[in-house]
Amino acid sequence: MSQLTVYNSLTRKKEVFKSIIPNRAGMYVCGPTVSGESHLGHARPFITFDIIYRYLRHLGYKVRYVRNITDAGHFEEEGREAEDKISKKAVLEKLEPMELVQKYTNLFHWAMRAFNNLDPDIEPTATGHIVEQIGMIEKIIVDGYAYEANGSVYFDVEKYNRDFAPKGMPYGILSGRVLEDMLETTRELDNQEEKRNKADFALWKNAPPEHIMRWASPWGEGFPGWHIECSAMSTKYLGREFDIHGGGMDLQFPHHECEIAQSAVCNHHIPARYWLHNNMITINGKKMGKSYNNVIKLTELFSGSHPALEQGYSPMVIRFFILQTHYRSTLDFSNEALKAAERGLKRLWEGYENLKKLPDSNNGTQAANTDAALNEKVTSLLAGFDEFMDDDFNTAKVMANMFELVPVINGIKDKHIAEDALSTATLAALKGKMKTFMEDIFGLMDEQESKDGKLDSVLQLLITIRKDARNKRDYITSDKIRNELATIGIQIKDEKDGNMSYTIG
RNA sequence: GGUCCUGUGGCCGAGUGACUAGGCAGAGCUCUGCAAAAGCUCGUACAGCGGUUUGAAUCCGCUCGGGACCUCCA
Repeated sequence: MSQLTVYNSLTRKKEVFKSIIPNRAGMYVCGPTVSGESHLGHARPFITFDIIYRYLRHLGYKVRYVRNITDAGHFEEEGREAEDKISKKAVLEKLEPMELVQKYTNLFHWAMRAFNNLDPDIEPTATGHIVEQIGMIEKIIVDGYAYEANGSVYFDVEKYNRDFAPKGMPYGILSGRVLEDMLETTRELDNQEEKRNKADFALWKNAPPEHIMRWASPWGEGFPGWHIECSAMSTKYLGREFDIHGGGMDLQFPHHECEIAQSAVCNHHIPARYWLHNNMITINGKKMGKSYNNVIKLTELFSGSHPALEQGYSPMVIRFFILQTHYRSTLDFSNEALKAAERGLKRLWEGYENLKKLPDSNNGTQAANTDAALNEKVTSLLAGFDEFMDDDFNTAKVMANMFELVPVINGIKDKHIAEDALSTATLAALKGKMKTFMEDIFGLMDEQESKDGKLDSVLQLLITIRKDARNKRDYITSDKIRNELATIGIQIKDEKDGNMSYTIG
């Protein structure tokens, strides 16, 4: 039995995963900012960490998965005037800030469900933890690592680094930056007067009079800086030190770096042992992101209503698409790639459906035709499932093995391969493992419209009529049924034994 | 400018120094009334140049190309 190894951004190498408390794991993943609709790029971390969550559970860990909702606007600090994304948008859309936040939270949850992502165990909101954030800021001030200026509070990065670098927690430990270098880089930043040092970051921001989202604090009315919410909420729900902290690579700096500094002051620990970062989704080689104006929203992606899309792509196709690549590689979006994923998923899922229909045992004709080489091949492909997942969640390699099993399954179904070529035990292992990995770990599911009920009865009737027609060599009628159904999007498949099946969509 | 990543067959992509991942598309064949589906077979790719090595897509150097972060960002 191999051990789970994960690539830790903190140490920049793969390490054996060992949880702080045996058989329990705490995982914090940075969630969405609900000031707008999620796009394809956002889907990646949530699907990636859903797989990680599912796999840890599969390994027997009792996992506490915390994923926050950022519903208190944080600054766009490059702006001349500090502005709050959520407040600004709320004014634009003529909504109460919380109304706006609710709208996009609901939409986010809808998308997560469509992707078949499991719900996190705790999904805390920034606005629900103002008290904790203020408490943490106060502690940082008392310890001397933050200062107040005009109703705002800033973290003193230079002082922090001076004191914590000797303790093995320099500012830049996660992103591999050297503070001195950062201070040297000449970069024009506005709104810097209040900061003692340009590397300092806001813990609390004074709210100008017109600002709608505001809370009372020891420093006047204002709202929290972005980084502090994750520190406050991860500490509250996972403790001073927990196992996994996840998010997109673009959060590594400054967001996660700042979290480490804040938590180090308050908790004397780097908050998480393992820092996992997923890579970006690109489009035409460029990162998909608001600033590049190249995002495809999830609603657009599903429906196909975006100029860059030739068609809509279902949530499962997106999920499959993401799983086909290792999470630390960039993944380039294109219609060709998505269409290939769509067909690939169809083939894989149908193979899996066929597997489920194979009889469990071969009527006691034990070992008559058992093909030793084939059994071995199947067993070894199945063993690869665990091996590859243990190697930093290499879903792409698991997927490749699954695809290698498909011809075996279809071969048995179509009788190219003897029914009893696989031993009862191997077949059982195949069925069990495929179910576990396809459904429980990869979270794939059937998106076809229900085969139950009246639609199925109607289709079975059409199939019966078509069979009769074929038996009578009335190919005009049989082809008409097949072709008309195809137009509607229902595919009739003639099978070896004269049976017919159908797939929708 | 600083730090780092990356360049694989028509396309997408995995790759731990020797054992030619996988998917999509394409070609041929089998099955089939026809078609689809399915099965079988086929394509020997690793940006370029040099080096290390018995052996390099994989390690090192240089060149060229692409990208990320350094500012909000998944």
